[in-house]
Amino acid sequence: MSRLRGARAEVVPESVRRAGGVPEATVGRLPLYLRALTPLHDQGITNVASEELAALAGVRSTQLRKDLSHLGSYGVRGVGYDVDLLAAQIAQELGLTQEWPVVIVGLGNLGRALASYGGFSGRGFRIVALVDDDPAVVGTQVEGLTVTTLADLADSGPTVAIGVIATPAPAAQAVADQLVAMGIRSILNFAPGHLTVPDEVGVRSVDLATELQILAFHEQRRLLSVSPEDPLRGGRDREVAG
Amino acid sequence: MSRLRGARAEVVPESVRRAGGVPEATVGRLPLYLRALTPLHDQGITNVASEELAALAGVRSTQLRKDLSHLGSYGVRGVGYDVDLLAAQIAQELGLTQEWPVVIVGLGNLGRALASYGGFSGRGFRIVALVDDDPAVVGTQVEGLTVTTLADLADSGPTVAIGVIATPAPAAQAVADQLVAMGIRSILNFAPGHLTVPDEVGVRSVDLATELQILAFHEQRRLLSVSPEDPLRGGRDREVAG
DNA sequence: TCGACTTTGTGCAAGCCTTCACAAAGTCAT
DNA sequence: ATGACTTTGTGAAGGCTTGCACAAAGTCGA
Repeated sequence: MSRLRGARAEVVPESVRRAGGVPEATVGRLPLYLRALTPLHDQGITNVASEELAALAGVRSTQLRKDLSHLGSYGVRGVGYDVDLLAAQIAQELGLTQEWPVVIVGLGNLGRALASYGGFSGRGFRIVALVDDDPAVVGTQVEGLTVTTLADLADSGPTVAIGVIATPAPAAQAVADQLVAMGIRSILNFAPGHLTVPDEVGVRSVDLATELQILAFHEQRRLLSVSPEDPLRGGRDREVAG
Repeated sequence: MSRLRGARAEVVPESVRRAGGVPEATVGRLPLYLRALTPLHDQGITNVASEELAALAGVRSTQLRKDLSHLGSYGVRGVGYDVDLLAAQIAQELGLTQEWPVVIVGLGNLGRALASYGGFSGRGFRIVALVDDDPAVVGTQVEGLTVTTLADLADSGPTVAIGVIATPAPAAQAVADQLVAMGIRSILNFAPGHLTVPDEVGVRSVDLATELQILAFHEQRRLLSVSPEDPLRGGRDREVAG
């Protein structure tokens, strides 16, 4: 719009070429950057260099810069990035300028822990409904909200954009189906197992056992390469560098 | 070993060429396959084709076969995979033939939820210690274990291979440092923020806000491409395919 | 035994992601 | 103003991951 300048044939910059905009791998890191920026803002720091911010986020500075370049040019060469401006740009890209209404389904230990987790508000999300199918739980107050059934939520509850599934594994698929039928198209699943949903629905799954098993693989690999015969030895009596 | 056959110059198969063995992306999916195999085993099903197992795990069959090929040749052409044998091979690759001792640090809502989560035992992990720094909590019984301090654990506790951090964010780095000093080299971190650890320590981080923000990005993208003016409209009154 | 059929295992090509190297564009002291 | 210095933004190279196409290797009925 205000960009055409000179008649020279100009190559379309990489930041614009990609149809959907931002590569998936970058999207996965934007929240890390935002998280790293918040404490800087709170400390009153107004400017940060890519090298420094990258260290805080746990990535390399070139990767940070490449990622940010997909959002546009918000840095100043020789200076760095304006903390507040950059945070605002990332928040906008992630769609956090509004608050997304969230429902948590399944109020076992995990569901309750999520309900009382403080990291929602102020980060772009608000829990607006809690759901369980246990008649002993429905109707009770949890964290200031009255627990309802899924049917009630669909029928007369508030509009919800994101569903969090914290039910036992056997119930997860049925819950997902009902959430989708309600029009919800973003699901965060804490139940182990794969959810089948229509293409237009986004699902992210977090499974404790999976994470531990990936850790175990690397742990075993490390131990096998040293002392194949007794992989569990070496707790607190092992020498540690660093 | 029993493979040399004929004098023809033979290309080293891909499954052997890679030094460390299994590619990282494959390691991340092996737990999914194992998880999909368990119900089959429980149902008494003894054989499964890659197409079917892939559907259960939520991946493509060619990817499943490529992944499994890194473990060796455990399928039978024209038939499929023996459920029990394959499960055993994956479990061995992931290091799940033994039980890894786990400590949970931080017994807030999340820590307690994790402590009471059933998905540990029988999947290769056992919680052997619970740690908190609140004097009101230390010494109490939680899930059959007496809560201790980190210092006590290092001093006189059981050997631990994997540490799970479920503390508030400000405490996480200090806890990680102490776990590392104890010799723990695998950490699963639920606190938001990046942990700095020595190279030989493996860290995986799970952050609720990050996951939700990634979902929000895609949700926003979907909504913007349809009705840019009012992104939150369309809950239960939206027409849904599928 | 043979031929039709099924399903695995894998070389290869295409695409995505990361890293490198460096030009571009700013600040700052003089 | 100018030159030294800092730091961003990005083309291009390299590596990793995925998906395709198909040969290899088995089953099964006749």
